[in-house]
This record gives sequence, C-alpha cells and structure tokens, in this order.
Amino acid sequence: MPELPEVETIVRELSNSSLTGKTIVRAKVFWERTISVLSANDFSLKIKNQKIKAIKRLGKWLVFELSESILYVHLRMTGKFFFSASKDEFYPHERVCLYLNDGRILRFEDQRKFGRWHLVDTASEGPQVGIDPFSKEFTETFLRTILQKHNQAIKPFLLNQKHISGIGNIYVDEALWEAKIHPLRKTNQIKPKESKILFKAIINVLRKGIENTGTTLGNTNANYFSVTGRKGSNQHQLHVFRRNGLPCARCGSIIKKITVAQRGTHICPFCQPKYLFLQKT
DNA sequence: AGTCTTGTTCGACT
DNA sequence: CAGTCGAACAAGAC
Repeated sequence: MPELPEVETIVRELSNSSLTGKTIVRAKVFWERTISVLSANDFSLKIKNQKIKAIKRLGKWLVFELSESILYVHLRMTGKFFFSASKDEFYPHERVCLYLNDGRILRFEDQRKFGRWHLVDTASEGPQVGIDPFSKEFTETFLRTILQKHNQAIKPFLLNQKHISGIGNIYVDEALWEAKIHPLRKTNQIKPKESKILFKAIINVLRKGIENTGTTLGNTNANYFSVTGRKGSNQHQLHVFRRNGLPCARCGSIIKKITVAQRGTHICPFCQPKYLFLQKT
C-alpha cells in the first residue's frame, strides 16, 4: 500500500506533530509478530523512556531516531499511524501503541498484519536498501549503468528495493507509462535515451505523488490514509494504474491489465510496445 | 466460493 | 550467481 510518496507524507506529518522531543513512557504490543527479532516484552522494555530525536524515511521504511536506539517501521500493505488522547479506545486492528509523555498515544493499526517494527542499536543492523530516488546518488548515469548490468524485466527490477528503494506497484506502472517502456522489456535492452526518460519519469511520478500527499485507491480501512486520517489525491492523477478499459490520456488506446512478476500491471499497449520494431531517434 | 489486493521473503527450479 | 515462479504471511472486498 504505502510506497515512497505515502511514507514521505506520513514522515512529514509525524515530524510536524510535535513528536520530536517527546519521550516514550510505555509501549504496548497487541500482535507479537509485528515486532521483528525482539520479543514483545524485550521490545517494550528497550523502547521505554527513550526520547524521539527525529523521524526520517529510508526507502519505504520510517526511521525513528531515538536517544539510544533506532526504530524502523515498515507499513507493508495496510500499516497506518494515528494519534489518540484516550487510553480506553479500542481499535480492532491495532498492533502496537506508544504512550508519550505529553499524554498522547501513537497507535499503529495494520489490518493484514504484514507491517514490521525493527528496534536496533545502530543503522548497520537496520534494513539495507538501495539508492533513494531523491538522493544525489540517483542520477541518469547510475540508472543507465545499473540497467546495463542486469538482464531482467524492467518492472520487477524497479520493484526490487535492493537497487532503487521506494518504488512500488502503483508508481512503477505510472513511471513506465510515462517513459513509454513495456514492463517486460529487459533492463539491458533499454536504450540510453529511454533510460534518461525513465529517470525523469521516476522522479516525476514520485514527486507528484508527494505533492498530492499520496494515493488513496478506495475508502476501506485497507487503503492509505495519512496520520490525520486524510486521503491522498494522487489517485486522480494516475494514467494507467487500475485504469484498464479506459482510454490512454496520450493516445486514446484502451489501457490493458496484464500480469508481470505476479503483480497486476497496467499498460497502454500502443504507447508501451514490448518489442521495438522501429528505432526511435 | 473463488479471486484479487498498494509488499517482501523464501525455497525450488532453470 | 542470476533470474523466474509459486507460496507464504493475513484479512477483507468484491
């Protein structure tokens, strides 16, 4: 569910919610497997009395820099954060909550239970992810070079967080449509000119996603909502994702849904040909 | 009842 | 080693 733009939106909202400087006075775990490596009990003991120094993003991970540790949170499909003031409220999908020294409770809700909290001492024990699309290491040259080094369909390559971190199923389909590249094209057969356009498309779709505070596809609890419960608006800007049967905004052809790497994949069959019969200049 | 889902990891296989 | 594929995780919408 949440990809880079959604996680970035959540990080910004948490940072703006005066969470920085607050102390975690108590943690409660309602679903043990949400906590990775540590037991729920060890986690609660370890995080207790730690101060939140900063909140950042690493790929799709949220990073809470604490006084003695680093807390990494991955939302996977349905994880979401929100605040509540009352201790007595009951939320059916609540997995973890943090009591703060200002009386607020930061709650973590996760319908499908795939979300993970990883509390470690140093960043070297944290998740190892690839280049962030908004870091200065992500350049046209980097993308062109790494595509040449692999012989894999472009879509699963872009979804692999070890190479580039933060792109998920929605934004990858959007970026490939924008760059006019079929998701099954092999990485090492993508021409330098196309790679350059793809670079711009990746930055563009992610930046637009952030500007629109994320993509919320539906109204149910399984969808993305921000910390304050707001929907994003990027779903109104999508060109292909879940638009199968509708006309392509560029050429009018009907958007098709196919399966690539076991993921629903949306393409314009005219704009994104699988084989390049004509060499474009 | 059966299929699908915005993420990731694992093992089997080629 | 590199890449593909299906399953697993888990719950709910359609």
